[in-house]
Amino acid sequence: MKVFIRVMKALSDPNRVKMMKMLQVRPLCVCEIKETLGIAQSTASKHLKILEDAELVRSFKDGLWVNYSLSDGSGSPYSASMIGNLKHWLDNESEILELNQILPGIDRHDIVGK
Amino acid sequence: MKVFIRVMKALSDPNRVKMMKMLQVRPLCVCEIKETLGIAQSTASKHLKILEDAELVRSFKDGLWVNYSLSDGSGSPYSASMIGNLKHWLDNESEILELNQILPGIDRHDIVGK
DNA sequence: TCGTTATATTCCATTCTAACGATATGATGA
DNA sequence: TCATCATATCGTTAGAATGGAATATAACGA
Repeated sequence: MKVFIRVMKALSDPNRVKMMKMLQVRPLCVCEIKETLGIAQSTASKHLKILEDAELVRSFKDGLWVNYSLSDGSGSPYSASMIGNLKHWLDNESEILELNQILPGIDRHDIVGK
Repeated sequence: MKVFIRVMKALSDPNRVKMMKMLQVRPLCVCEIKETLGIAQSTASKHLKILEDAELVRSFKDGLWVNYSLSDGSGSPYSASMIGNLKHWLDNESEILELNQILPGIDRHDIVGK
């Protein structure tokens, strides 16, 4: 039950759902995610930790950057199912369409400040 | 997005998930649910409203009683999917097994006072 | 109409969540 | 070794969620 609740809670926040949809496009570092969503770096990092604890995303380091990508779903049937469903859910929502417009213009090398 | 979040939030609470699993067995009134879960009547009523707002359950009156049952899923693809998945999820969790033991002995006519 | 019963709603206290800024950690390159 | 950059963690605060007791509402029967 705890595992299921953890997945549901992870997907109960708009910013985290947006992150899942962004990661369907391509793996992203924290700074690209915070930039696209317009949130603080610490906020982005914490959200990603919650998604990772729910086994919805995974991360691997690349030098200074930490790349996040969708999990392969091996963590739990709940995460696997939600990862799969989210691939065809929400695509026509204005908030997601907007992300998909911003995302191509986002590049980690162009991100200025902290 | 709002609809999706509403469904996820509704399923982010253990008591509400337990209610969903109980309603897989049979329709139940509020008093049977509060009795099985050992929670206050107002708490049960409130949780059921949240599930109903997410279109995961529906209710119909039968005299003084209000019977709650699983929704048919026509509300949204998210509720439909989760209702379907929950039918085969969590069955082996101790918390759910326990419910299934208590539930057959619960009868609205035997429930004493508030 | 009045009392009873089941449910919904309100009120309040407590706990959880999300946000940001500030700071700590860890890796890179000079 | 030191400065820098990306990320993680900590501290704090405002708002949301949860729970129960008390009260309001609605339906039934006498």
